[in-house]
Amino acid sequence: MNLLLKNVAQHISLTSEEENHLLSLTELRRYPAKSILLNSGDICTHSYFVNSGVLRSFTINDNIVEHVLNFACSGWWIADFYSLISQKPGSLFIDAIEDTEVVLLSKENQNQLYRDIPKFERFFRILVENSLVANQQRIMDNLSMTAEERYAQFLKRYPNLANQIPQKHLASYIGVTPEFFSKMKASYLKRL
Amino acid sequence: MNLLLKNVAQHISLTSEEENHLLSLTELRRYPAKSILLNSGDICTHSYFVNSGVLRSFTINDNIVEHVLNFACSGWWIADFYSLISQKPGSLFIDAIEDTEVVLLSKENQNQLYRDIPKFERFFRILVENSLVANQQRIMDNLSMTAEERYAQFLKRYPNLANQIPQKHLASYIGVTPEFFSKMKASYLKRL
DNA sequence: CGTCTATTTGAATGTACTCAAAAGCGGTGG
DNA sequence: CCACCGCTTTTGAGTACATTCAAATAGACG
Repeated sequence: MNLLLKNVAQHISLTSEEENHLLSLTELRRYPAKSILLNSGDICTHSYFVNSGVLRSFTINDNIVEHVLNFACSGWWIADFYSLISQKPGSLFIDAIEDTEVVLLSKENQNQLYRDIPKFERFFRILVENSLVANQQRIMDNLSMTAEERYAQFLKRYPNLANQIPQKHLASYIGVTPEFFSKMKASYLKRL
Repeated sequence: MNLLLKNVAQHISLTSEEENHLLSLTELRRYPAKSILLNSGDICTHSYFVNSGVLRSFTINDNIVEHVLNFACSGWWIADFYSLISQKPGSLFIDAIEDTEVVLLSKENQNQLYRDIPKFERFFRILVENSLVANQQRIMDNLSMTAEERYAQFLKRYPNLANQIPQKHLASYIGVTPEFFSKMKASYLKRL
């Protein structure tokens, strides 16, 4: 079954006409590994729903250092929310870590969806609520945990993801340098 | 004018009947400074909208160390979102930093509102979206900035709030110990 | 096979923490 | 109105966690 429809069905129920309408407002696209879906400075015009593969959102600061905000693997949504909402230039890049198949939903079509099928207000509200909770949890983890504890937490929360992404990206998400991550992981594994 | 209605009017427009209906589903309450609105381990049953004063959400870990997730001053909403959404026991405390006047909206009444006035799906979606953007920004700040830069950022973003809250709470929000915050602030101010 | 990037390892450094103690500040009661 | 108490903030010394820079090793891909 279509993964997007399954995702939607978790929170609201649609008639098959409504399902078709949703699909008619989306676009399927494939991105090869390392391709860039969104550039920093651009206005984010779409939400991306991942069918397969892995995406990642991140910024680059002055020193050419990347900072990973989020990963999105199959069944997850990703976007530069700030830019998508405000329609101002954002600071995030989004790229594909692996070959990735994505469902695109443009901002206009999302608004169309709100008008045509008001239930989608609820759907996206719930989606954003869950995302907010996850982000708040991450903030608390950053405040209260050492890098090693955050690493253990990540492994517990996203057991499959750690194998799908280069270690340096995980280091960045956790909030440490790749060098330190390597040492920390070695001493962590030795203690198990 | 009623601050809550003003807040709602920023995102959706209500008839005066709808405004009255909203108000009828809320409750006004005053909390003296240092009183606790929500305890860790409890299920969060209400959202809180601050009319005046300042609230704060935080956790306490094993070592009796507090970690501040959020402040809410007049015109802001606060809750333990995880608990409110899941209706499971949460980990957050919410307390009053000053004497605070709050509008309470229970989860049931919020759901009632969704049924009676579907526009509120949109209102709370927008509210949560903005909150999500702010939280993502905070995560990126934590990943890419030193404590001093985060302090400067806080002063810029919430210029009035820094004077309303004890310094130790600001230290916790920024993510450093009160001792380090004190030293950092001293050296920061000396350099201005 | 060679090149490019990712990961590991090491040494020196810096940022932030812990523990301890002193100084400042606000509220309350005498 | 002042003195005391409790809590917050400051200051200092020693320590730990994490970074930087440099170089070696390992992996991936054409």
